[in-house]
Order: sequence, then C-alpha cells, then structure tokens
Amino acid sequence: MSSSIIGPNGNDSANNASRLLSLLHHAGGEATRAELTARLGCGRSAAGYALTDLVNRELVRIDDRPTARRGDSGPGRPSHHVHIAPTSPVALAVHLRVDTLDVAVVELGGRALRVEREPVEARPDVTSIFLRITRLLRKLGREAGRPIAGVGVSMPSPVRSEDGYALEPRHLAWAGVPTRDLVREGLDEPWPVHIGNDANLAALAEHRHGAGRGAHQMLYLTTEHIGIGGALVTEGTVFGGARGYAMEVGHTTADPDGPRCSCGSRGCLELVADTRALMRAAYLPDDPVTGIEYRARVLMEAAERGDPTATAAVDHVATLLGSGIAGLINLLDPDRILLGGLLARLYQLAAPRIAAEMTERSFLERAVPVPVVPATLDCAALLGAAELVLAPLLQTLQIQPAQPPSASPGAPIG
Amino acid sequence: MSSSIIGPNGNDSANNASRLLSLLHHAGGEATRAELTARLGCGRSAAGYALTDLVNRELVRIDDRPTARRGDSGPGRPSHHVHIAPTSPVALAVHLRVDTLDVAVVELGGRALRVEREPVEARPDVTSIFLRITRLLRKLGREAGRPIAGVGVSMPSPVRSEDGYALEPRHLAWAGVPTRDLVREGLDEPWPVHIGNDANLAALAEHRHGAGRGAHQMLYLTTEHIGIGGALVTEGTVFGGARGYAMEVGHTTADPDGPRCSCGSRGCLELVADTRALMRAAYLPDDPVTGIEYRARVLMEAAERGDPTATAAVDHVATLLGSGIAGLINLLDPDRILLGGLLARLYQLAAPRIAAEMTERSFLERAVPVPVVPATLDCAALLGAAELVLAPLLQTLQIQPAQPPSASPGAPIG
DNA sequence: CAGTTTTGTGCAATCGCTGTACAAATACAT
DNA sequence: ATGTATTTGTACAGCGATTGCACAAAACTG
Repeated sequence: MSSSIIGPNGNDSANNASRLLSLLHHAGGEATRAELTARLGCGRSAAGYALTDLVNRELVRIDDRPTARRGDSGPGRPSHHVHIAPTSPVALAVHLRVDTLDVAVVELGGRALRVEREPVEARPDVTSIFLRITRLLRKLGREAGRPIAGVGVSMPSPVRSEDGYALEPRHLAWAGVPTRDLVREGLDEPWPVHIGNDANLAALAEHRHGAGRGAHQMLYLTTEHIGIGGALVTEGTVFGGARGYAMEVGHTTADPDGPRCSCGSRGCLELVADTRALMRAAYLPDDPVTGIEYRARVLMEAAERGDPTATAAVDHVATLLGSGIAGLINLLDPDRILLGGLLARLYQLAAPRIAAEMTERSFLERAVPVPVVPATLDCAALLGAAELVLAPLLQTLQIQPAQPPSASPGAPIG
Repeated sequence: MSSSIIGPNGNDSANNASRLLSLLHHAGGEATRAELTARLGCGRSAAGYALTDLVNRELVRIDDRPTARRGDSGPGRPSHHVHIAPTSPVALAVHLRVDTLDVAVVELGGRALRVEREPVEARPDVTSIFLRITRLLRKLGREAGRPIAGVGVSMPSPVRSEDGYALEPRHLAWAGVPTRDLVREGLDEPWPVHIGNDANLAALAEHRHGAGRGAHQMLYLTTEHIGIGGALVTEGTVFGGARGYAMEVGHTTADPDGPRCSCGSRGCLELVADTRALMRAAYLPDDPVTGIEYRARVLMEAAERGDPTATAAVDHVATLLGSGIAGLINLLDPDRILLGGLLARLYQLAAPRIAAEMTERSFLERAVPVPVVPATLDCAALLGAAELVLAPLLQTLQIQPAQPPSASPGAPIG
C-alpha cells in the first residue's frame, strides 16, 4: 500500500478543492453552487474557499449573474451556476475498434468537444495503425487551443495497468504490444498516456455519465463485434485486479467439455454466447467478422418478427448468457447489471429467458433480484478513455498549488 | 457515495494519528517509532505529534528506555518501541462453526488475549446457540477489564453487510436469521455488533496477519467441514459486493448439466469438489458431517501413501478445483491465492494436477503464474471477526477528539 | 413593503502539519 | 577514553485550510 500523497499542509488528496472539482465533473460539468456545497458536506465558507481556489486556477467559472433555470423556483437567494472553464485542460481520447478509429477532445465533465472518426482496414498492422493514431492526436492537440492533460486510449485487449501492455488484442494482426510506448513515441509533446481495456472504459463512462450512475457494484457486459467483454465498477472505480487483467468474463467456462477456445480453455462463454455463436446457432455463416454486428441485428429482427430458426437461436444464446450472468451474480453480488452492444438488443428480445436462467442458477438473484438495464452512452469507451486522463487530474490537483491570485486574496469574485 | 467524515479542522479520516495506529495494528501491535515514522511518509515532527496524540488517548505506550532487539545494530540513536497500551479497547470475537463455538478477547494488533472454546451439538436451534454466545460474551466482557470496542461474529453463512442478516446458514437447523439483532438483544451493554461471513473474515485475518500480507488482490479459498468458501481481499479490504454476499465461489458452476445443488443450480463447484465430494469420489460415505474433516484427512494420508483409490479421488477433486481456480483467475486477476482448511492439504498432495488445470484453462495464468500458498493462521476467522470491530475503530479515531492532555501540550513524553 | 427563506462573504480562531534547528543516544575509528 | 558520524526525538515559529458565526444579498410570500 503506497502511502497517500500528502499536501503541503497535511491535507491529503481528498481535500475540498479536488473533491469539489470531482463533484462538478460527475455532475456533467455544470451545477449550482448550492448543490456543490451541499454534496461537499461542509459549510458554505469552506466551499467558497475551495471554489475560489478552483477559479484562481482557471479550472471553473462562476456565472456573474445567477441564471434561473428549470425547477429552481422557491424562496431564497438563487444560487450561482458553476461550470468548467474554457481554459481548463482537456483530454485526448482514442477508441480503437475493429473497423473504426475514434479520436476525441474531451473536457472535464465528460463532454466531447470534437470527435474524429476514421475507418480501419481489416486486421491492420501495428506500425500503420499507431502512425494514424498519433497523427490524429498531434493534430487534435494542436488545434484544441487548450492545455492537454494527457492521452487516454481504449484497446480491444486485456491491458496491463502498469505499463499499458496489450496482452492479446482481439481480431488484429498482432499480439503482445507495448501500446503506451508506441503512442508516446509518436507524439511531439510529453503528454501522459494511459491505456485501458475497452470494456473497462465503457463501463467506467457508463457509471460516470450513463445508465450506471449511482450504482455501487456495477457489472457491465458487452460485445464489441465478437467476444464478450466485461467489467466491474466498484464504488466508482474499475476493478482491474492485480495487473489490470480482471473481469475476462468471455473466458468464463460455460461448458467444461465444450470446444477448444483460442485462449486454450474449453467451452468459454464467448465461444457459445457471443455474436458469432448467435449466427452459428441460426445456421448462418459467422464470417467475415466485418459487418457481423449488422448481420446479427438483421437476425434479431427476424426473431422479433417470429422467425422460428432465429427465435431458437436467440433463445439458445440467451439461455447461456443468463447462466453466465447467474454465476457472476454469485461471485460479485452486483446491484446493477448493464448490457452494452448487441447484448442490450438480445436482452430486449429475450429478457424472460435470461431472467429465468438467472433466477434458477443464482440463489442470490432469488433473494434480491438485480436490475438489468441497457447501456445508454453512444461512444462509452471513448469517454472512458478520457476519464483515464481526467480522473488523475482531479486527484493530483493539490500537488501543483495554485499561483497566488492576481487580486487580493479576499477579493470578491463577480 | 457517502461523503467522507470530516474532522473538526478539515482533516479527514486519513489523518496521521489514525494512520499511525493502523500501521501499528498491521505490524502486530508493536513496532519501533522510526519504522512507523518512515512508513507514515511524513517528517519526524508530524509523526511525533500524532504519536503523542495516541499516547494521550491511552491507546499506545512508548517504552521509556528503548530496548535494543534483534538486528537493530547500527550507528545512530536507537528508536523507541511503541506498542498497544494495556488500557486500549479490545474486541470480543465469536466464531461459530459446525461443532465448536469460539469466543475471544482480541487486542489492537490482532493478538488474542483469551480464547474460550465450547463444543456445539449437531444442528443446534437458534435460541439456545445465541443464548450461549451472548452468555460467553457477557462473561468475557465483564472479565476483560478493558474498554470493549464491540463484538464481531463470524457466521457460516452469506451475511448481509447492512444488518447482519444471515441468508443461508450452512448445516444448522435454521435459515434466514437476523443475527445482529439476536446478539444485541442478549447483551447488557450497547456494544456495536458486526457480523461477517466466515470465509471473508478468515481471508481478512490472513491478509492482515498471515500468509496474505502484502498481497494486493488476494483470493482465498477454504473448506469449513463441507462446502467451499471464498473471499477476495482487494487492497486490504474484503470485497463484499453490494450487499455483502459476494464471492460465493462454492456455487460457481463447474458442470452446467451436473446434479442439482441445494442452491437451486446445477453442478456447483462445492457439489463436486468439497470434502463430501472427495469422500464420494473414494467410494466412502459422505455422512455424517460430524468428523468428516478427520475422515478426509485419513483419506488423504492414504493417497499420500499411494493407495490407488484414494489417489484417484484426490486427483479427481484436484482437477475440478484447479478448473474452478482458473475461472476465478480470469475473472479476478489475483496476485496471490491462499488455500485454507483441507484445500491446503489437497494442494500439498496434488499441486501439479491443480497447477496443470490452472495453466490449461487460464490464459492469464499462462501469462503470469499466480503464486498459490497455504493459509497459516490457526483461528483466522476469529481474528477476522475482531478485525471487523477494530478496523472501524481505526477509522473513526478522530471523530472522538482526545481529551486535552493533563500536562501542558508540549510536555515531554517520558 | 415587511417578513421569510436561502445563499454568498467577511472575520477571528483553531489546530494539525511543515521545515529547521538542536539535543540525545548509539556505533565506530582512533 | 575521546571524537566523529549517524540516526532519532523534540522544540518552535509559521502556515493555511477549515470552522462557526454574523451579516449582507437576492429571491419568494402575503
């Protein structure tokens, strides 16, 4: 256990200024001053102190004249609105998928200021793809006109948290890549670079800004083209295990005597319950991978219309998925389960089947049913990658003390 | 996320005094002052400040005259020895097993000052067993001659953290018991009562004081007579899930089409790999439960001597256990695995078989093998139950400010 | 317009922490 | 023995975020 960082006057990283900024960030980048004060749990004095600190650092702005909005009607002085300052640092976020590459500029609060999407050829080689990534990053960094807090990258692979090593990138023409070094080497500036697994990052974003808000133990399951990705967000932080490889739910054993998986085991869940398995269950080709999400959606629509083969396939996969979820409930005791990608659609079609399997195979589920909800964010992993950069920014706030304010310390804000 | 408790002067619960006491507790109740200062990560001044605070609260004592010990030889002034004061509060700990009942008085640092053991009749009824528990608690509380910080109880059941409700007590003549209320009602004093699952508590104690020390993600597996218990200690705290029911590894599915388990599912791990399964695999009776641990040990000794039936049984169970562990590695990415109870003995007999299965079925294990070690503590769950009481004591230290020291604030200690 | 309610600010006091300087207590070389 | 190096404990002034309180500001209510 590394000793926590202690600030110059004994207040550790949980000081009010950074907590205030975190609250604002979690609130989406805008909130009333009174809301923040209340959630901070201390007096208005201290909140004011912390807030002026943030204003002096040019991280947040306060509306001079409080703008009344929505159900603010009530007696009492209306509260100022606080929002992220246009001078605050931003994160550059990258999301590498099988067929697309997204790069974005994301502000504190989780708002994407700009998103660039490029198509990706099938099974690209390492050099070319990282050249494209870093070229886009340099461009967006130049044109952002804001301080760059760092770069966050979402990879379709288990990622070692220590150094960003991508253990087994899915469906790409390479394996075992030191991604963080590759990105760093392609940049002109010494921006800090963070790498994360796509499912973990999507889950993180959903918890911060999407359907997972407020959950204490959020289990996230998704499909990214093929395979099954999972993540657990525990009290607001991604559970990564010792090295960052945790929650490889796709390689949970669904059938110990099943067919060999590429991971070396047998009958892995993603071998019998991912998008390709769904296609196979409907006697349809599971190749090529390109476009398989679209073809799976077509299949599901057929099931919705009542096509017997499609319905049977959906039912089959739903049963196995429900069984897998039941096992995860027994292990993780979540209070919310989010389904992303095609799994959300699958649940929409076969919720009773999935729920029945969960109920039968998990005594915890029978004791207290766990709500299952579809994920809501559009480019969750991209926002999650940004979170990778912005979260440390909130933590380390007090290490770099604010420069003394230009006016006298007690000068009024307005 | 509940707002963290803030002390009277803005320093939150991670202040130096409580951190210092935590360090001392983790060090087993005794350490040199220099060690503590170093691990605290701040100057000697601040450490001294925190330490005098603890001395004023009569929680710790400092040896007036530093006693040179072990390899302390070196230049420089020798450091004082700091230890838990004999006036500090103690925890009362209870460990209810199938055939025994342990009650103990445990000091900060994790030292059991006194342990009372009583036999328990087969399948006792709720009233009588809790009468016995509370009678023992009252007695030890009276005779302790120390402030009582609270009561911690280890139950052979999943326990709801919120209120200590025992969901499904194993092998007892009752089900669904509000254990915390039952204990509280039987006490004369308003001691805080904490209830925990036996595997969780044993794991916690092993992490604090046993073979798990220093692990970041410690997976713990054990058998308590029958069934398989599991726990995960993440960065020093037990992972309990949303309600405290997490890590029910015994009901992980080992064979989806296997026999029905009492939990309603099929082919649960503890149905095919616990002590009873081992007996059955050797064509021996798995009843009665009383004494089954002894009979299983006899069987294992036969296997060690080379008896073919016993060897085959051990091999069979070891294979299934290894497979289960592999799945847990893929999900949890631990950096250490502790085996308690009979599992330690099983590993001793069949380590290669278990390791082989882990390697084959987990690609993470192949990437970086996870060390498997036997648990070391004797009455781990008992110490863990005490930990349940002592840990909050460390946290909430600064809420109850120290009474002003009798002498002047800057008075020398000795 | 007076009364109520909620919110922002000013001010003195507080208290744990910091850094520095100094004193204490040992080992080691001479 | 004696002095030096080395490490550890203590004293002291200063700092700064926080606290509570009092008061001002800005809305609604009747």
